[in-house]
Amino acid sequence: MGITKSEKFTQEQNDLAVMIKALGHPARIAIIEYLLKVNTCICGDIVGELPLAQPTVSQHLKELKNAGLIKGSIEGTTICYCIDEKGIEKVKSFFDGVQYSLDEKNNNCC
Amino acid sequence: MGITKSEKFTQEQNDLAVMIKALGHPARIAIIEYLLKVNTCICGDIVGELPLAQPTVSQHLKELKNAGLIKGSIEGTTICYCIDEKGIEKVKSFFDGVQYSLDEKNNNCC
DNA sequence: TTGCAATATAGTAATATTGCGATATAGTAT
DNA sequence: ATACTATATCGCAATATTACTATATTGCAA
Repeated sequence: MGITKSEKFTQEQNDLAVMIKALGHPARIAIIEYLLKVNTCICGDIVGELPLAQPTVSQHLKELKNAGLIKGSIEGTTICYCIDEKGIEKVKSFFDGVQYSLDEKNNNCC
Repeated sequence: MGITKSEKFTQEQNDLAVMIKALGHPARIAIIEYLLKVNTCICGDIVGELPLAQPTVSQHLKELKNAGLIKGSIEGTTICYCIDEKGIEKVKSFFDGVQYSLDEKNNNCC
């Protein structure tokens, strides 16, 4: 079907999945990495940094924005995109929790 | 097209994307959370824990396994699934790096 | 052997994703 | 007003994903 049965899972699981899924594409990872690399977030050259056509990049940016991982504000002709720390924090805390649980129990049975 | 232009990105970006993408579904997050919750990893009841049909769960497990996030070994009639710490560590270190970069620069321009 | 329980695979339908060209929009400059 | 630049949106085609039913496989037990 291609449709996820979101109603069967908790809000938290769904929200987290949306954010994580947004990062599950090399282009979007590249975007995040680029935003981290440049020192200012006033950057109107993301398209030039990626090996994809402009509409495709725009689409990826939109997805990251929808997921709450980046923020974008209009800055004249260009657009200022930057990392949304809150979003990143949410995802990171999930993985921190996973790691913590793993450390708690030594799951060395396999 | 639905096809990702992997050849345009680095190996690292692609590998990471595959792993992260595998976690970008509530069912697969639920599986990971369940594996963390149970104290032993000899668990033949994952299907019963999820609100999805058995083949669907099997498919999700396969995807997590392919991504290197869980391991499964046959244990008679049942199968022992457990978290693959190496895989989790790879994903986690990416987010740790992101956080580190964010802390380095105070990107408060938006 | 036969039957059962647990899991996997095949096949399929519905929907989502990816990527692009064409076009629209908005701001800025001449 | 016109032209240019940057970004977004539309519409499409190709492929991927999700979920299911039906069926296969494997191991164990009676």
